[in-house]
Amino acid sequence: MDQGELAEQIVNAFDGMSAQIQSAARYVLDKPHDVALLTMREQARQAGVQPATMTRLAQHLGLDGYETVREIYAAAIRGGEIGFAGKAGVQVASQKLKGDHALAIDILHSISGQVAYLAESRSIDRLVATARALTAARRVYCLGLRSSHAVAWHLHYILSLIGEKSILLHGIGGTEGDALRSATKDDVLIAASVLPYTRFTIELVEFAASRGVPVVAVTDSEVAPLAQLADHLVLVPTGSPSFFHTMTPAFIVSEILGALVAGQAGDSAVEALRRFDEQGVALNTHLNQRPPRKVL
Amino acid sequence: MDQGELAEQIVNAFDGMSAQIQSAARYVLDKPHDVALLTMREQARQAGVQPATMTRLAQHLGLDGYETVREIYAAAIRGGEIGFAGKAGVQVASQKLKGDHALAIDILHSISGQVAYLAESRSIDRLVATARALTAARRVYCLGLRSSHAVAWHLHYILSLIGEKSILLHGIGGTEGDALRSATKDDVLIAASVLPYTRFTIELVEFAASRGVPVVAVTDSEVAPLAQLADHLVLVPTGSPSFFHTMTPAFIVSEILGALVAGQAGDSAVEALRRFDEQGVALNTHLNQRPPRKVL
DNA sequence: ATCATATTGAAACATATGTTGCAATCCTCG
DNA sequence: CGAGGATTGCAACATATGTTTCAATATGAT
Repeated sequence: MDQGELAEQIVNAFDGMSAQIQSAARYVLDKPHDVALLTMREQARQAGVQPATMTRLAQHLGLDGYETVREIYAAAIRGGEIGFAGKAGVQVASQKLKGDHALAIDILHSISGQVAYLAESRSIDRLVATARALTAARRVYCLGLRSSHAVAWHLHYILSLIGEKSILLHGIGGTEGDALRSATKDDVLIAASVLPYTRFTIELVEFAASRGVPVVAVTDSEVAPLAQLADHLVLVPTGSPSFFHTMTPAFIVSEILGALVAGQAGDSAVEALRRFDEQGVALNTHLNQRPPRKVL
Repeated sequence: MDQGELAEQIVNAFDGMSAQIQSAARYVLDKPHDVALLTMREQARQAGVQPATMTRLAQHLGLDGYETVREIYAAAIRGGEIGFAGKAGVQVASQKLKGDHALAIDILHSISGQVAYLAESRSIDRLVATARALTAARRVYCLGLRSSHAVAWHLHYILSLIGEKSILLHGIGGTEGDALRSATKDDVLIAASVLPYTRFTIELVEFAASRGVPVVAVTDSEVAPLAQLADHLVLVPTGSPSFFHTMTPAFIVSEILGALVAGQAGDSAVEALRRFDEQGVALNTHLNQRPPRKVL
């Protein structure tokens, strides 16, 4: 039995419980983090019930004792089930896995794990190395077609705020690749592509690589077509419970790279942002209204 | 003392430890999840040392005993420090908070919390309600300028895979809003905008709202300009340790909405995907190469 | 109102836990 | 080689933990 099933079982059995046991049950549902991490006696105190009541709750659910409950919750935390959103388990249980809600939570859960993947040493090291390469480059060409378009565009937008060296390879009228003509070994081409790999992306990267332009690849496998052409490789997971692969990790990578390059650029980035603000004011791009105070 | 400091202290003191204590220390650093959740004896077994060695490690660090170590790690888990990426604590500690690495991890940590926010009941309910509205609409107009462009574009792309009813409001030659002319009360305009709010986005939404077109707003506050015009409101956090606000939560929203609408559309979505595949094959859009086997 | 049943509270219980003391062993330096 | 000191393994220890028992109380049906 896993923690989700147990939470669901508690919700189902809730009506048949005595008042004290309901108090204990409510505590377990409300504080999933604490079940495994606090002693039973402490939980009983917080829930306002006798220690024995926690044991009785467990027995009411058909388990040996509360220790079993704690083991189930401990396994969930160690496996990453709880922690991204303790409430999610209850949500799933209390909504009886109703289709849409369950799918949304599944997707978020999956993304949560992918964020954790990006936080691993190896991923971070690669991001930092990549950012250094972008900072050192004379110009940065950003490429991403189809599902990767948002990633490339967003990175280009952030880079454009802190300097003028980013060029987005976008095509209106079939001119996607034209700007690459003037790329040299002092520049960098950063390309995003995940399964199913868009042919034209690969071809453009191959062209650039053959011309000696350093390549940064944001892709989904060590053995993806781009990976073999790349000088720097950033791996992004794309698995999703949905019909559509997720581009969120790649999107996050674009934001992190933007932030790192900004940090490394230092004063020149600050100066560029100042000019950006000036232009915004002059053209009245943004609402001049100060943001209303956030409501709590 | 929090868990991050303790991990750092362990790394610093590591060289001065005896072999057995180093084994224990390595275990603590490698398995932060388990420190608070397994008994000390079990951890000792897994680390291949005597139970007493765990206590000696704690004393070597100037603490009362291993129970104190467990408490520190338990507090970290309950507070959400560990769990998004157990390794992150070590990463920070062992890299001595070196600028770039620390920033990257901060950003990921922040995003992790925002994902949790999206998983809360209220957010999920709003997403599901919004998806229903999109499904029911005759046409969906997607709008997002500047930093919100990637969000709007991505949602449009996903919707375009599963049907033909999505229209992206993009402007080449200053025609961003023209398509809105034919929008009616049977359609939906979904607009993304976060601080600093782009004037033109708000103006287009005001125009549509005045014409009776239902509005979905993806924005950052209950009192944002779009929020007051919207029939459905999806709130996305945007705070970031970086100089640039994050669009990741909004991006995730676009993916979730796409997935939900696809699910609700049912067979028609399947049919649309089939036609999409056909076209892809005919035009040789993607590499026909089957993806190489993943390496482990 | 009364009895049967279920629930609750308090204390006693067995046990697994983290710790400590001590002897055996392994290094290190003269 | 051998003494001094640190390290390690083992077993005993005190204790806090989860559980159980039992009496007191509340609840509900007749």
